Amino acid sequence: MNDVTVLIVDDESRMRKLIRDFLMQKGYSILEAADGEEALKMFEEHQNKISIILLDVMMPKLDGWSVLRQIRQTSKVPIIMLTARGEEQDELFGFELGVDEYISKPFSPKILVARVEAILKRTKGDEKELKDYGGIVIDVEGRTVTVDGKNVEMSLREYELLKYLVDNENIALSRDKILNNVWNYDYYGDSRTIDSHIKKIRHKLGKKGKYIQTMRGVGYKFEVK
Amino acid sequence: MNDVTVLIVDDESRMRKLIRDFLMQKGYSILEAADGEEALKMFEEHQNKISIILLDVMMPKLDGWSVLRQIRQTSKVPIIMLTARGEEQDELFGFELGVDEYISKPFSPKILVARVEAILKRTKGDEKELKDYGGIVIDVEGRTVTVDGKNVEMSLREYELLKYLVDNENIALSRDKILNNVWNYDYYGDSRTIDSHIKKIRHKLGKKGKYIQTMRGVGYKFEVK
DNA sequence: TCTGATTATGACCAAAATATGAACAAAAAG
DNA sequence: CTTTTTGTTCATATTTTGGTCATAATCAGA
Repeated sequence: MNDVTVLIVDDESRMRKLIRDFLMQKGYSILEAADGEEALKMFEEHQNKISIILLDVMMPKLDGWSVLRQIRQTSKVPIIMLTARGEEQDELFGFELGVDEYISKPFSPKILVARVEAILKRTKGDEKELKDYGGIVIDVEGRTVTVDGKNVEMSLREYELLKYLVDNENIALSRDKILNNVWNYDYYGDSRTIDSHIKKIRHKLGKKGKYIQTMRGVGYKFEVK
Repeated sequence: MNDVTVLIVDDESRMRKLIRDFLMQKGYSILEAADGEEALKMFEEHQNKISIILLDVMMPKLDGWSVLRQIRQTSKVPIIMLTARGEEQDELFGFELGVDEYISKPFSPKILVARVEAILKRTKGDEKELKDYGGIVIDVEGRTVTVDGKNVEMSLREYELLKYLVDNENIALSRDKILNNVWNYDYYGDSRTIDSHIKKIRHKLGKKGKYIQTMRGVGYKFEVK
């Protein structure tokens, strides 16, 4: 429930303002982009905190479909497309690409808010309070980790790194990806920093530290086995 | 994973038939109910196999909203409401109650199918992408290889070389091509290097190592046979 | 069958990547 | 301001690897 960020992508500043005002009133944080390119840049930078994207279809430089496609290559973030009164053609096109919802302009702000909330509820719904990875239990809300029932203290970085790994269970993550997602995208530190944290986490996880596998030449992977 | 059952609730048999025909054509199983009461009965009986519900709003006996409310007390099954061209009032009302989607009558069957599939995709957990080459299974995300179900450890080069070979299944690859694609362009090493890695891979693949064929004077080819 | 060319194989080692411990710096807490 | 915790860097140890080389096996053509 806390701090939901919405990325609004529309070339008309009037439209952005309208949406922004309503959503801010509802307590959401807002990011804005005025065209497709900006949107992609925005998304890369703030990927971790963006909960949902409102995406206009008609834009200069890079249209909504292109943006959608690009984002879908790496992310499943909910996306609502803002369209002129829809042609069926477009809708079909979009659903295949992974559009979550359509809203036709002009729309009432209430509808907008309702749909945003419905989608957020839906997406949030399927992540339970507690996630159990073979005995490593993470309470996302409480930001706590227990291993075989025993509480384990994790520092901020350790928690975030572990979280990132388990969120991508069974997926080999490159060092780059890890840096970009757990650290700031512009972090230029020592490449041994990750190792160092991995070491600490493994140690804290005890036996289950081996769930974090090193993928030589690539990075790390979390896998329960 | 397959065998998705859709419950269609509408009092007009003509409408049910229309929807049924389209969805069956797409391979879905269908259950039908002609009014709200029947719908609830149906749902109770078949709750475990129903993946999604298409629910008409206007019905005799018990209308769609009532059905929705009742079902939501015990279940989160995705529900698409079928409405007459919508008044905003209704939509808002429904989102609060947990409607996943609206479709306004009249609608095209294509839109219907697209939305059903979109929702199912969303609810269903993502299955990972596995490629199977005659018992050699490659999980690209996890960067793992299994042979006849048994995990096989591959080093970076081995994995990349194997991947390159299977990506070009049935195509004879020259040593040059292999070097340029798996190694860096400017690699000027021993020409025996490839052989050496091929050997290791074949060994790790066991019997199935013979899928990697030697093309004398040319290079290698991966072929399942 | 013989022969030169090509590929397979096993052993070896240097280079590369990672693990680790300790020291240091920076931030947060008191 | 001092203490404590956290994050990063660095030097060193350890592990894995990729590549080389020598030798054996295989192949294709004469």
